[in-house]
Amino acid sequence: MTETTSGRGYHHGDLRAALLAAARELLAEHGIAQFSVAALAKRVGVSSAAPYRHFADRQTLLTAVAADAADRLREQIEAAVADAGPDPVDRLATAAGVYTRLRIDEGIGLDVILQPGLDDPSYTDLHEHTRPLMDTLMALTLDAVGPQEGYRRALVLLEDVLALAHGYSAMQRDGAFSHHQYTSADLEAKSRAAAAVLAGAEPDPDRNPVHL
Amino acid sequence: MTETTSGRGYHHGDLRAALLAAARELLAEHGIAQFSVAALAKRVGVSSAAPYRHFADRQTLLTAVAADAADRLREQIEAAVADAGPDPVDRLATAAGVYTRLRIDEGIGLDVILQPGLDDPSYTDLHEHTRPLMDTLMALTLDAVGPQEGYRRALVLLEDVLALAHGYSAMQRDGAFSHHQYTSADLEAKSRAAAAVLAGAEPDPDRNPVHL
DNA sequence: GTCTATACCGGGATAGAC
DNA sequence: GTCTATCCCGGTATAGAC
Repeated sequence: MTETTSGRGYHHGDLRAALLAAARELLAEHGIAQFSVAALAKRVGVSSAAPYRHFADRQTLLTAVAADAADRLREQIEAAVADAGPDPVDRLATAAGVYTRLRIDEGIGLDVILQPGLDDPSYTDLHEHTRPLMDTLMALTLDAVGPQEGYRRALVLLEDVLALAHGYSAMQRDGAFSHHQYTSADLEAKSRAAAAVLAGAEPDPDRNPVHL
Repeated sequence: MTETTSGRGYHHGDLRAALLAAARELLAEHGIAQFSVAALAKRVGVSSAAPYRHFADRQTLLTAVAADAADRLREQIEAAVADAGPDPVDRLATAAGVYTRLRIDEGIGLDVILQPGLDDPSYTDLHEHTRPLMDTLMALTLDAVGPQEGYRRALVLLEDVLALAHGYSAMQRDGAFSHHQYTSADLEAKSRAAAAVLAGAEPDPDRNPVHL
């Protein structure tokens, strides 16, 4: 339980919020694998010890980052979907595009939100942020497959769409497109178009999730 | 230009080859972002200085790893495709599945092969390994789209398929599937099935590559 | 609430012994 | 051809001053 730090301070009114904002920049640039508390402190302009006044340790900080990321991702998807047309395939594809762009521009993705080690029961406050995100994604997917199709087809499709959207952002971060110099908007468009193909295809009755 | 080390030595007949093999294990476990020469040396059972007898520095070693990875990926794809049926969509989908499985099990992927900084002209020996891989993938994709379709559709489809295959492996590595406990064979199947959907769908005449 | 200073660790890389 | 020893750097985390 980190202190809330809503009062005014010396260098910052709210260092905690400043750290979370800077964390998004760091994640966008280097990914969670290279994330360091020291680099975060340097970016905010405080000493390397300062973050430990607000977060017990690195893992606690990353948990707060994950909760923040889940909220932002859900909000941005819901906003974009609200502007999309009524076609349910198009709405799911829009969400895929937003995922790809946000992961590139703000480092916000499932790797941050579902970090290994963050799935155990002790992180219930985090789960209160991740569950609404997953509910939103599942609702969009169920609409896209149509009411006569079941959860099984929706689960498979959601995995496919997320793998695609995650993959486009990962290839950008991994430098696989370095000679193309795609922008995040380019990749959002690619991700969206490909997701529409996946979601629009006729269901294959032989395909089931590997696990229920 | 690293020395070839084909002669017999003290601890190993061929430390260079042993290092490349162990690098695949490390990459499979932790990804290239966490790769360290020291951990590699420890795994092989030599001192942390020993690798520097065979590779000038970390970057040179990773370049050799990349060339090795490109060869293995191409070989495994060609072998799997040879066993696949004649349907060109199925052949491309098979390649996607192999990519996903190899990246999970051996850490071999585009992030290793196309590392940022390895695209400049000085790495011509590496390019002699990457080009045949890309040629193989492009040929499979051109077959899948059919002769009447052009390169543009094939380029888009290949990006989509690679993003999907890369994405499934990335989500596994990033822990996004940790509660499912999928095996690499499970994810190979998912990747293959979804790639078949992408490749089998009717082409959308409005879709072009963002850049030629 | 943030600072400086410090302990400790792991990784990159070099020097020189064997 | 590999070893030990060493240096430098950056990251995690704590202690104590202001």
